[in-house]
Amino acid sequence: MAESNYFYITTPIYYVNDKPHIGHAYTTILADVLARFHREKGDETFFLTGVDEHGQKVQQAAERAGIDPQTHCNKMVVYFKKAWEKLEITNDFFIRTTDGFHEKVVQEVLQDLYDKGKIYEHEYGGYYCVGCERFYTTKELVDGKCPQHLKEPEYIKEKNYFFRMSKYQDWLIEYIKTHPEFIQPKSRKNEVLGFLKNKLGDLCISRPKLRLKWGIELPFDSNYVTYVWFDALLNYITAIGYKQDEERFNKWWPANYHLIGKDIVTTHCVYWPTMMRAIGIPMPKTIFAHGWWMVDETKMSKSLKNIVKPLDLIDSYGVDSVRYFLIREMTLGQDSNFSEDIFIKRYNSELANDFGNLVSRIVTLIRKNFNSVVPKILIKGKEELKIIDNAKTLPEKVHNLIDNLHLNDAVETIIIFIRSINKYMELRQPWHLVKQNKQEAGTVLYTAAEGLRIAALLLHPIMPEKISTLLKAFPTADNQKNSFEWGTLKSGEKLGELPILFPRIIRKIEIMKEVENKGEELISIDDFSKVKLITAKVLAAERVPKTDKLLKLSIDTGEEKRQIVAGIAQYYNPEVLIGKTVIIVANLQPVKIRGTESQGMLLTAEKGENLTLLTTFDDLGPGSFIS
RNA sequence: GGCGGUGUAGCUCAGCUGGUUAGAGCAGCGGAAUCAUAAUCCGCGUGUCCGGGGUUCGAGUCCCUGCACCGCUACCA
Repeated sequence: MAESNYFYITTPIYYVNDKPHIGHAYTTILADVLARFHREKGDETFFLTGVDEHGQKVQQAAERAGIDPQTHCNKMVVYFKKAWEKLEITNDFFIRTTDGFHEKVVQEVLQDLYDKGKIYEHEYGGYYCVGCERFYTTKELVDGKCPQHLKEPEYIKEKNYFFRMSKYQDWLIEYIKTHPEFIQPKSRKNEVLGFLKNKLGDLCISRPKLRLKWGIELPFDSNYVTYVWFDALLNYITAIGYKQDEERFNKWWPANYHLIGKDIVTTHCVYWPTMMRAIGIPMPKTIFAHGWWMVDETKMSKSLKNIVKPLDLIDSYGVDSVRYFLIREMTLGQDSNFSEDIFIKRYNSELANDFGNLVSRIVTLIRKNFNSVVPKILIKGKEELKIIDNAKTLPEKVHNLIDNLHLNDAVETIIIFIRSINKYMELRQPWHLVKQNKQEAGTVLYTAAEGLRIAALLLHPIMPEKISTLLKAFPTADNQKNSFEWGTLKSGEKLGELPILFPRIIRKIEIMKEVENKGEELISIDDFSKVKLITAKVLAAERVPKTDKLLKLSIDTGEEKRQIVAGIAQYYNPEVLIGKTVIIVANLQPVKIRGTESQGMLLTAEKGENLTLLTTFDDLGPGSFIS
């Protein structure tokens, strides 16, 4: 597929009344990742985001706050700008619908369409419910009342301006059908086509100032402002110079992607295309609607309370890992689940274990054995060639996936390659090899490091901060910092220092938390009697191999011999325990601890760093009951 | 109600135009290893591929039907 040299991508402009939540953050990060990919590929890129500032809700919120709407917007817009800064968003412009140039162009477009008869005025009467701020048809009313508020609506006669949207219905259906990439994913395309099976009406694009003042005034009737969506959608072209700078406009338009959430499909796939058609500009290449993040099985929404604030996530886990998770976890177009649990699993297994740990082992081996100097690659064996081959084809594979918006697959492809380097290390064992054949060990480490560099570079658009840190440590020629060419890593030069990039997230022990939360709880004698405590004699004791804390005890309970694993190796040498009487929980469910079955639990007393085993005052022999 | 979609291992999902013993990651179990963030590597899955019919030499993959869930839209064709 031939790529254009220009890449223009947009997010919706967010309604300024909301505070940024994961929904906004996701779309914006997605756009950012795509924009960065294209920039790094060499495409000239323009990435637009911004806010929608007009409309009823803003007006009302300002009234409540006792300030004018513009001041209110100025205050609110900061939340978005700050959030995007924190999320490392690299938008090229941030549009506000109150920007002077935008308002001016919107008015010009309105005038233009009006002059050409594509906007007409029409007076009609209707039942208007003040609560809903909308008209109802008689059919929609229940017993003559608004079904929402159960109040009788007012009948008002009103003149309004309409955009002849209906005229474009057949054209739009045809266009969507002949341009399969126009609306994606396919399911949304079907949805729109389904919507278009119904007769499309004309779109009311005016609001009388009596009801709404905060908007862009109609140039041909100062008693009205324009409908927010008509105003908002035009941001995609006003921001790149439409009717201001034709050259700039033509450079970027048509857009490659309008990214949207699935909640605004109709406005973007029906209203906007018909508007563009009427205005006489070509259609954007693709309008892509992504799904929702579900939190605990509930839809994320502005009106619900279960909002995971992106800024909170970042504070706990870092921007880059959150960006990684969002891109990695969601199959674009579908809904995905979010929870801290899922996040931690993904983070630990892919970022900490697979990727971060690989970085550590390579860097440490080069530091210890080659004094941090990147070794030379000498004789390439079969295994080396495999890695090199894969490293060479990886960038193209990944770029293709990204061009098709298969971002999660793209990331997975990179991770699979990273895993293959771990396998390669295991196979070639440079930590042994270095003792017998240092040059060969060098070859292995170079191969691993260079493969890692290429993989990391591909992840840069997703995790700009961490990957930059990583890449800075890898010596390359200055003009080749971003090269996917195999061999860019310079032998003979020093590797920089690297911190642990993705420290493993250690989970709090849930049980401990539960106990803390419960506080002091009184139990009955029955509860206590459920625990069968008996004395036992230690017959043998030994350390569990390869552990620091565990002892394996063989004990006599009077009736039988049992094996118990206890975490007391730091307090007792095994020998001293033999022959001692201990107290055990005898009816505990057996568990395997480090592969060794434990059939009970020793009682100990613990204070600070000290620990002592419990025993009996007099010895009654093993198997005595404790109550 | 109409239109569209989904239903595959404990969990999240992949399986293109029908074709060898249905796959991946995570979790779990066993082992190897110790360069590394107790990370890594190897091995281990008898799953009614939602149910029921059918087409076919052959169906998770096509057709019909039933059920469950989701999305859009709506009581109008």
